[in-house]
Amino acid sequence: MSEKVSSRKQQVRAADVARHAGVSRVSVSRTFTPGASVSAATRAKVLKSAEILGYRVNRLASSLNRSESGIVALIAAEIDTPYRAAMIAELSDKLQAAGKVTMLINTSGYEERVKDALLQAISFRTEAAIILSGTPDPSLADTCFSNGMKLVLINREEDFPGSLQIGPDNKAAGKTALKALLRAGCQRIALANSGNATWSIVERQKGFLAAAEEAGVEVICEATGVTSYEAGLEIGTALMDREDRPDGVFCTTDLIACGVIDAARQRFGLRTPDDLSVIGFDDIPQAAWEGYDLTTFAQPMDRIIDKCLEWCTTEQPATETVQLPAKFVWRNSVKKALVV
Amino acid sequence: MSEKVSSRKQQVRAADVARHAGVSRVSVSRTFTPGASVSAATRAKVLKSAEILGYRVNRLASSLNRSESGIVALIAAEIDTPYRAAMIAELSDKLQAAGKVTMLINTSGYEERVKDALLQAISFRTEAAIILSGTPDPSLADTCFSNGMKLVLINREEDFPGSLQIGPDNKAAGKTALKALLRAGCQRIALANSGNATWSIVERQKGFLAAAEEAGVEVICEATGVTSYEAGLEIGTALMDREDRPDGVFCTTDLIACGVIDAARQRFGLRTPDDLSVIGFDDIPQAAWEGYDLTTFAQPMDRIIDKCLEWCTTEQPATETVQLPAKFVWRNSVKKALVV
DNA sequence: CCGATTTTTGTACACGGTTGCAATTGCATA
DNA sequence: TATGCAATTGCAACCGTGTACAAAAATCGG
Repeated sequence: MSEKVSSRKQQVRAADVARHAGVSRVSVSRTFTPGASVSAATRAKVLKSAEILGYRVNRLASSLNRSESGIVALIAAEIDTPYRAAMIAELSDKLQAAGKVTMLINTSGYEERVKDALLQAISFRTEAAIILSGTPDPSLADTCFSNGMKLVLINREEDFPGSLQIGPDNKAAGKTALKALLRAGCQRIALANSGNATWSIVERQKGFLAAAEEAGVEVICEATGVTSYEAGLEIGTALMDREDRPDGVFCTTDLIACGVIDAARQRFGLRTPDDLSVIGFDDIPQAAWEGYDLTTFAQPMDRIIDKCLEWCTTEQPATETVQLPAKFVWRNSVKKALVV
Repeated sequence: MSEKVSSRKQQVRAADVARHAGVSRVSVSRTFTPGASVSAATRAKVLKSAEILGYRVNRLASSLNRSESGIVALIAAEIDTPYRAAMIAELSDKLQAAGKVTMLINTSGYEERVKDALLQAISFRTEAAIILSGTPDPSLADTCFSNGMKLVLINREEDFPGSLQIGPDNKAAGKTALKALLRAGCQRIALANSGNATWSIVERQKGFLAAAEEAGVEVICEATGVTSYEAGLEIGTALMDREDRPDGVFCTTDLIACGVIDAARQRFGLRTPDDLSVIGFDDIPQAAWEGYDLTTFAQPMDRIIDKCLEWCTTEQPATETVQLPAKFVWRNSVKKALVV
């Protein structure tokens, strides 16, 4: 009565299968280990019993002495944002194809969470942690390494020896954007940026402004809020309200660009590209929607991910910083260049 | 020379900490086990050494004899779709808050992947699997249960004893949509649906059509493609091209609705709600964008997730089917009802 | 049919941690 | 100071699986 029922969850173990099949437990293990030596007869018996009992190798246990968990941590905030969601979709897909398993750690909210995320990844002996947003405490990186974990920072550059830092060439894209606006004949050029300056969008801004200075062009800068459509609306409204209303805007993000376009169209009756040329960045699905038809930069997502996986599966990868060119995607939010 | 260097990854173990702190390995374990009996002095020594060595409890190992992995699997396809991404963001956030860890399994692509996903979840002794898309083989459910795993199906109804099946009341929403269009004075009513009929959107369709029949209204049905903006464009174009061009459309998905609106606006010069009333479903962020301003149904996401977590953390939950009302979100894609 | 190989199987230990139990220590009380 | 009890500690066993090594069985050549 007072005897407590075992709270241990019932699990099917290799020993159960072995007993049922009349073989040793090791044979069960071998049956499920590729390349191990088992006779066809034994394997068949084991597979049959496993099927009947519903046995699956416990990878938590096997990870123990293999010291390869097969788990990769994806650390990201605002994962419901179009670009981020696409990145996670692609990453998880390719990871899976590579035989890895994705642990998703959401760090939206307080900044401290990036630290917790990494600690969690370490606890689960994740083979690698791919950080899409936020910057970890450098001291934590050592703990990662001392536990044999690899570290990838996407779209941010820090002083992180031992890690792979990869992303698009934001600066170059900023330059290209300015040139495109000039070539379109824009007279008053603006930059729409979000208020929370992450490394990548700051770089885009830097590239844009540097090119402007080089060309001797003044740039109207407007920045508020977090990177979002709503911020774009706000920024667009502010820009269109100006006396010297700009006729060409580079938005550091497609979401912002969509907001700017909508502000111009819905609130001021202005149309792209006739009244206003807009360039974005990320090439989110909405950029291709007919209501926006946004000229933008496509993140070299495939190449970033491929490089990521390759680096993560290298035995002892060296510190590396990689910048891949973003592809300029021409649509119709920028006035066609006049033929000279 | 020919001696192979141990390929075993270096990890910091409890034994290392114990040696460094001059205590037994058990004391280390107890230090990190809430409620275990350790003296303050020992705990302090252990914590200090752990800090220095960068030690973290190996949860793969501790899961073994605790038989609680703390991992929950999220099985979903098309996770870069706005609604799905939002769902995953919320779920992963709340799971984390509940002390659980999210394993994301992407099942985009071939259908068979749902099966593989579940098998993977079982392998990792996931405490629960939350299936957002696709339908698993019922026989697999037994294997899940026999390994002490819980099963949640979101937005799909199958004959799955032992699982929680939860989602919005799609049929009721369909009915509400029809009534709203009628009340707006629509004369020719259409239904825009995707070609790949998942349970939830079929239910919405059923509810809509049933209400139409009840009201004695004919409905133009148009369905193609997968659930996407592009399908919406196509459907919208087909609808607007008709002789009896509809003036009210219920789209089973916001993405489709956005496509329909854009087709009408960009390709036919028609405006919502003046020329066309449109109702969607999901309340994705884009529905609130000023270019769409879409009247739609908000998924009761928070309540779904809360129920999910509650059910998953119950010791022995009973089979349950829950339908929660979707909230009708009024915006401006439906003509205002005439005051009688 | 016999001995030499090769293949298959079983034993024992390891992986990193938790936990029941008994031994030890610390502390307060008589 | 001796005693009793509670708090701490350590030993040993266990979680479920993989693997080196040795033993056993199967295969092969002659």
